[in-house]
Amino acid sequence: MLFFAYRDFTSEPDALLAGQGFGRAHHRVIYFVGRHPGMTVSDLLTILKITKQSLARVLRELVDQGFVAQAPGERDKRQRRLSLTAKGLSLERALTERQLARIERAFAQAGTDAVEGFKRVMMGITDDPSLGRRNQP
Amino acid sequence: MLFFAYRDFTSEPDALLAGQGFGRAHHRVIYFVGRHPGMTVSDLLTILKITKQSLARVLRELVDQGFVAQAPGERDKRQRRLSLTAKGLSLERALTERQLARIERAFAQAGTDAVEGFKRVMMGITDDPSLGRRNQP
DNA sequence: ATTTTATGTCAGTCATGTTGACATTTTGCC
DNA sequence: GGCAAAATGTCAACATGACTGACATAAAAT
Repeated sequence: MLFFAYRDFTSEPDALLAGQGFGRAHHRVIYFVGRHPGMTVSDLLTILKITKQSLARVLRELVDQGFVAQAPGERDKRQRRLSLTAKGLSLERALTERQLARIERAFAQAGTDAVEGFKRVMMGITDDPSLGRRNQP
Repeated sequence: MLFFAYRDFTSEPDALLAGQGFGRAHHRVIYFVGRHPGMTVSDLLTILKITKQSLARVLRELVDQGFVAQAPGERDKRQRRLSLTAKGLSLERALTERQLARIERAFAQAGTDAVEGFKRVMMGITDDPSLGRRNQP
């Protein structure tokens, strides 16, 4: 079930991104940066659990093409605080829109109690759910 | 949540498979062939939604190394009816064991009603859930 | 002053997907 | 009986997104 749900959940954004020359990895970055504006590169690495070399490639493309903005941290100037540009935000909305529609449809069909149960189980499956709802620093 | 759950759900088997020189794609084949013994190549293609060239590579490795057996169909001799060998079954159990433990833990924590809700929502997210519980022909 | 941290970069590799083209065997239909 | 369609295979080239390993730089912390 997880395989099917995940496969179909990602298929629409994947198709949309392919047109832009982007892939699923770009979507993840856009999504999480959109959710947590001001996050640093290492925050992103912790969430995605990939290597910095892998992240660097997609992040560079997103920054070069003006989807993601970066600014040095105020207290710590080594950090790159990441955020979406207007262009990035617009893409984020286009991508999330499809997925949101899918989730809302599923939630509506299943009912409120089902949604509550769904969330509880999903949290239980995840190793450390606290990493999922990470604090903005 | 789907991203985190899927990532963690696959991480343990991935690690186990890496030792054998296999990957997640091999796991999928082993899983579905184990669930539906006697399925054909095109059944598998329909479920996985990948190209036959992609499937051919992993399937060949699994057959060559004696994890998957194949036999011509009785009525239709063009078909390859796939099944797990003893070796394949043993690997399948080792892989599924970890995932089952994870799911059982999550289910136990969340409670019976939550599980019911979880399943309803997951079905709603999937495009065509009927493809998920495919009939043995 | 030195170490640690946050980040970047180059280079090579691997797993898994893709497209396109063509071959073989078997089935099914006219 | 003959021929199209179906089930499957194979070769080749390519893209994406992950990986390891090694080294570099600037800022912070000790």
